[in-house]
Parts: sequence; C-alpha cells; structure tokens
Amino acid sequence: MATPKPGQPVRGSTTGRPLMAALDLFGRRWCLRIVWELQVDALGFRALQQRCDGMSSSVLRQRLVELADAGLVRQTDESHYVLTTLGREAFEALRPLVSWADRWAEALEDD
Amino acid sequence: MATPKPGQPVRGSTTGRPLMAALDLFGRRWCLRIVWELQVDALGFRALQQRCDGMSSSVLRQRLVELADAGLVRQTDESHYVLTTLGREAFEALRPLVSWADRWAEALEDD
DNA sequence: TGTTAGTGTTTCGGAAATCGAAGCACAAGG
DNA sequence: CCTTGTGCTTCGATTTCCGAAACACTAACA
Repeated sequence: MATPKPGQPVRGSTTGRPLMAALDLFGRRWCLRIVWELQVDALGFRALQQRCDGMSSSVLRQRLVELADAGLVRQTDESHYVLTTLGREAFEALRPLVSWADRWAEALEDD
Repeated sequence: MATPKPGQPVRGSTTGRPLMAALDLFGRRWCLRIVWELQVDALGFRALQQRCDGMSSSVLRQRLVELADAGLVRQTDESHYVLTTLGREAFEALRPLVSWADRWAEALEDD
C-alpha cells in the first residue's frame, strides 16, 4: 500500500484531504508508537525495535520507509532514525493523548 | 483481540500504561476516523458506514463494540451511535491533528 | 588473517486482521 | 402482503502483520 499523503486519494477517502491522509497514516499499526518512541531520542533500528516491545522487524522497516516517505522521519549519518521538524510537530499534536489516556484510566476504574 | 484498556497488558506492551493502551486502540484501522465522524453528530450504523467511505460493515461493527467497551461510544435509544463524554474528550485530544495535517500538506508541496 | 559481535535490512511461510458482497431479522408505511 | 430501510451477521477472498532466520556489512580483537 502506498504511503498516505495529503493531496492524494487515500484508503478510506478519495478527496485527499490532509486530515484523512493523516488518519490513514497514523491508523497503521505501530505508527503512533514509533513517532512516540523516536521523540525521546534518536535510535538505531534494533534499539527502536526493542523500545517497541520487539515488534516485527519487517513491519518496522515498512513503517520507517513510510514515515520517511511522508517526511516525518529521516536517517542520520550514523543511520540512526530521527524525527524531522515535521515529525516533531506531529508528536506535539499527539501529546494531548497522554493526559487523555490518564483520564481514561481513571474513568474506567470507577466500574 | 481484546479491547485495549489502561491497566491491562496490551498488544505491544505488557505494562498496561494508559498511553500504550490508547496507542493500541487508536492504531486500529478506522478507529480514529470513527471517533472523528461521530463528533460531527450522532449517526446510525449505515449512515456512519457511508461517512467512512463505505468501510467494511463487519469491521465497523467490531470497532464500535471495542469503542463502546472502552467507554468512548454508546448507543442511544434510537440505536444511534454517539460519543460519550470520554469520547468527546478523546476527540478534543485529537483535534490538533487537523492543523498539523495542514502544515504537513504545505510542507510536502515544496518538493 | 580469522573470528566474534554488533549493526541495518531482507526473506518467507504462517497467523491474524480486514474486506465486501450477500443475506438475516426486524420495524414502519404503503 | 409487499416494499423499504434499518442494525447486524456470515463467510470466503485478500491484505496485513508476525517472527524467526538469514544476509551483508562494520568494528574490534586475537
């Protein structure tokens, strides 16, 4: 499957609206997680894989190619993976999820 | 697969950290989109399916069960689907994605 | 020069998730 | 009755994901 990008038809939407492309991109397994872990610091392939609880190397590779293609991630000279400016902005956009997740946890405790 | 919830081991994490449960939940296909579309207004099953560009009914049903199980969505008396308070908060946490997606689109135009 | 250990990356067969068209059960109106 | 529109289920085909193994390369050490 092609990397979802704004301006192009995407799985689940033919309009190419940026938001829909983003929802497709981030709706792929491990994608959110990878962005999350890379924000902490630059990581090599195998280290990143460990941070993601030993996710499949083939899928990790696939996601990294997609994220690089989408401009969120790039490789350093030492072939470490880092977030680009765009990638860091994406992380910032995702940050409110943390506090929400905590409220979520609290809400589910009352059952 | 079981519905990811904070406090429980989740796919990709045995710690049960709320954030990891959230990343698992929202990393499932169409999940982000469904929350997004339901924020606009309450929708019946088939209407919601149309809004999601004709996504598979079987998966839609599965996602709705998961989201209801996670406490983000519930069914009204007329069996329409609505976001709960928790669900609306999740939407708010996701809202920054829109402006990011626009910046993303601009950034990719310069290539 | 071996050899070992550590990379990033690829391959591939099996497992799981997703798709999508078709159909079921039910309710409301002709 | 019959149609029309619901919510929802079934099931076979397709796609995605998994995970262990191996490959190719580098650096360090003997």
